[in-house]
Amino acid sequence: MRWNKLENEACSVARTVSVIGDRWTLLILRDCFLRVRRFEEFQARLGVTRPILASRLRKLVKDFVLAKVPYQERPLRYEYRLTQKGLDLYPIVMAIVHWGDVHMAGKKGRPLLHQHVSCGKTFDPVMICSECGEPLSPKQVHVHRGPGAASPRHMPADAPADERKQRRPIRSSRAHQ
Amino acid sequence: MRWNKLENEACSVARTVSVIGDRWTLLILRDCFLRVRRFEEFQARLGVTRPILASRLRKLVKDFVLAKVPYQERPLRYEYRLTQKGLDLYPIVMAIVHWGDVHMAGKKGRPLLHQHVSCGKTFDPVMICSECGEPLSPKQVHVHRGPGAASPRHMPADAPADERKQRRPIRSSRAHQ
DNA sequence: CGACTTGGTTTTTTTATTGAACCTGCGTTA
DNA sequence: TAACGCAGGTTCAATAAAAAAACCAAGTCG
Repeated sequence: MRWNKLENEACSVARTVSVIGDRWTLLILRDCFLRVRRFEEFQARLGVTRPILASRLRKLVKDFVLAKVPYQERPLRYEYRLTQKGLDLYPIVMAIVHWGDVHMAGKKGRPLLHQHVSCGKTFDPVMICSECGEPLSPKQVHVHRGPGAASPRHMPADAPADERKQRRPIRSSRAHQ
Repeated sequence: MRWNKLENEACSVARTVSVIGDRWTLLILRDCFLRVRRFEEFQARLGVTRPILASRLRKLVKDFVLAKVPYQERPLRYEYRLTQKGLDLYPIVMAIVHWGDVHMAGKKGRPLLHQHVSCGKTFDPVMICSECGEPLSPKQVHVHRGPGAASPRHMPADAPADERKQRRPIRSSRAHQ
């Protein structure tokens, strides 16, 4: 499958991945949230090659995640700033940071601490249900077809699990653990 | 920079990206949360080539995100199941889904709806501060060096924005170094 | 004038991905 | 018993993408 077909899939993960699903892009966005804005600064901090950086920034601008705004004239120079669409990626970045803090931190602990200005405390991000406020766990969530789902007969990539065909029963001695 | 160096960076984003920062990997994980578990089923749903699928599954198992468990003997066959470490990726996946729902949905609306079993309602995921419960916004968060930060003189990739050198005011032609 | 800065592009080499075919162990059917 | 099918891969040639290094251009500085 080609990547330009991804954004046409009837799946929000596929569509999002078509925009940010690239290693360098995610690292660029991390730096954006740390107030990095200029080509040379991205390049120095990330250690990415210049052609790749240029191509990723170009794509993020095309997708309206970053905006290229002039910060001086003569010589005319631009910096890259998060748009609202880009700022909305914050939960994704924070979720990634938090998973890394929990599962990938070295013995010395996490590299960064996050302080919530409103309450003053060092915090972790927690994902909750918008309706009842309880923290989310995968087993507490059921998935249903939405209005933008692909047509049912195709068994599309984002069809809910409970509409797919029955799995063969487990016959192993070491089944379900 | 090579990807095997990423996991050694003093940055939780870089470390997480070294595990899941690949387009196919993210789509595989999406399907894992939809209860897909077998090679053939991943392959049919994703349209990924078999060598890539095999290499990604192998890496996810190596990183303890998935576990390869037998579901039958004679012939011995395995399926791939999320470990706890893998289940903990749920907020990342949900954040990705939600951004796609908001910013990439077509006219017909979102492809999938999520129902919270505990409260019964269709919901959106919301990321809040673990300490005060308020929704997070990037401007309400300050970043500080944690115990696992790299040494300060190197100006590491995850040094907090407010410890880096002051940006030069607009209209200057020679930026800081 | 000549050097330097920012923000790139070009070119060559190396690496990763695709697409198609093939392999293995075992069970099933004729 | 042979032939076929299935799940879960591996192998191989062709193609695409990324890395590394050099180059370019507009403009300013000394």
